[in-house]
Amino acid sequence: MNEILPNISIDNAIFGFANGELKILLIKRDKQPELDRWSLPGGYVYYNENMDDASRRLLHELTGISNLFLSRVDVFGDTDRYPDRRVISVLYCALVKPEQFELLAGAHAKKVKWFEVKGIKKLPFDHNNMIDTALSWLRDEIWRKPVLINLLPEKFPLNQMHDLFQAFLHETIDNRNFRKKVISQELVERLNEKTTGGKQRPAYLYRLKRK
Amino acid sequence: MNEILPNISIDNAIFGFANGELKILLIKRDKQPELDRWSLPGGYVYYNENMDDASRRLLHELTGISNLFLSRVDVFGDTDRYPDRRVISVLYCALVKPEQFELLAGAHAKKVKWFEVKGIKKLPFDHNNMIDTALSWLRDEIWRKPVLINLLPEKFPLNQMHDLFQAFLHETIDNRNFRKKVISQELVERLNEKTTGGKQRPAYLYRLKRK
DNA sequence: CCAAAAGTGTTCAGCATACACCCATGC
DNA sequence: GCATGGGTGTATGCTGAACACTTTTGG
Repeated sequence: MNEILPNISIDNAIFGFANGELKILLIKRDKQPELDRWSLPGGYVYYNENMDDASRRLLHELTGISNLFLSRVDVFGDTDRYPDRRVISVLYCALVKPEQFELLAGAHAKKVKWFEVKGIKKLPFDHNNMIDTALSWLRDEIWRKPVLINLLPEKFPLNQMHDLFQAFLHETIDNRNFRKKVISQELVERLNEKTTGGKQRPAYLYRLKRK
Repeated sequence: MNEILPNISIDNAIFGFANGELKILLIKRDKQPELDRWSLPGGYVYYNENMDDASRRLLHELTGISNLFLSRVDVFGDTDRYPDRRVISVLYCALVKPEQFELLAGAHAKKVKWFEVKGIKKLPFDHNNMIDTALSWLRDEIWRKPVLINLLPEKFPLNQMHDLFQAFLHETIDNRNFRKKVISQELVERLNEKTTGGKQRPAYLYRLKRK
């Protein structure tokens, strides 16, 4: 049977990051409640579907985005968080390059669009709270888990990763200490390849470990 | 309406600790599936009931225990974790004195009993995994949250807390460093009272901060 | 040989650990 | 006055932060 579970939902907080700007992906709802309002892309879980799979499927259905590294963040279970009936929601998040995906409003989404995170207005349900929670989770886990994996190519020089960290965390990080830290914590591993075609000294390429 | 949500459950991992022995509270199930097997006390959430309230109510109904400091640990959502139908479960845990409570097998529990954690056999569902998860969560959070609150009286001398930490973590902890740590991290606050009636020097009493 | 980015090592400070003695009371 | 548990301060090592110069390539 492929029914949905009526009391369990998934919400996805997908952050887009480019040129130091942090955006959040919202869809315009095509159904009640909160018809026509912008909200996080989410929905219900199928009976035979794991949470992780549901998160992935819903994101693809609603926005056209697929093949992401998504992380489970938390569960939101207040009795009044959803007006129509009791629904608890599991929150997932990811960090991506906005220009990398062609957005396609799918089933139950009239539109899909990136919004700047600062300046976000009140969203339906507890979605503002979810965005805050996901963002602080990301800033916290960035040193432990490969949450930047969607923002980097498979192989990259360490300085590219360094630039990303600094931009995302809004702070300058000493380059030597950065290298020592990500290597000693085994966030990355060095490959036996170097960049070519650059106009300067070639750099070793690294790869994120999925852990 | 006071129906249950059929696809969301709560499980409680209640650890009993006394004389250096760690026990886990199990009930003997009085219904299918897994009739007559020992498992964690858990059950379903009511439509209008918050997760925290549900955890508390179920624990009381099944075992007679009430008025505990319970913490949410994690969510278990695999499609095959429960045989009859799809159920995701939210895990709560607590640490108590086993002798403090009179165990009363209530609705849906034929018996309630403490079992030594080491030597626990295979339990139904993913309950072994839940016990492991809860235990490492506790050992991790013990320095940050008042998880020992159910094991201590409201006011206690620091050495009593020190003994508890050592026993629970199976390690000796320097007394001076212990005092410095729990005070600087604001886990406890000192009262203007001292023990009386002891046969030695009176000790200052402390209280856990709920944070 | 010059420009541009890559790569590397050492010093310093702050925090957690190790450790031993004096104190207050009851008997 | 002595036995019992209560209470405190200092020296040390380690980890994380600050900091500047040399290396390699392309043009």
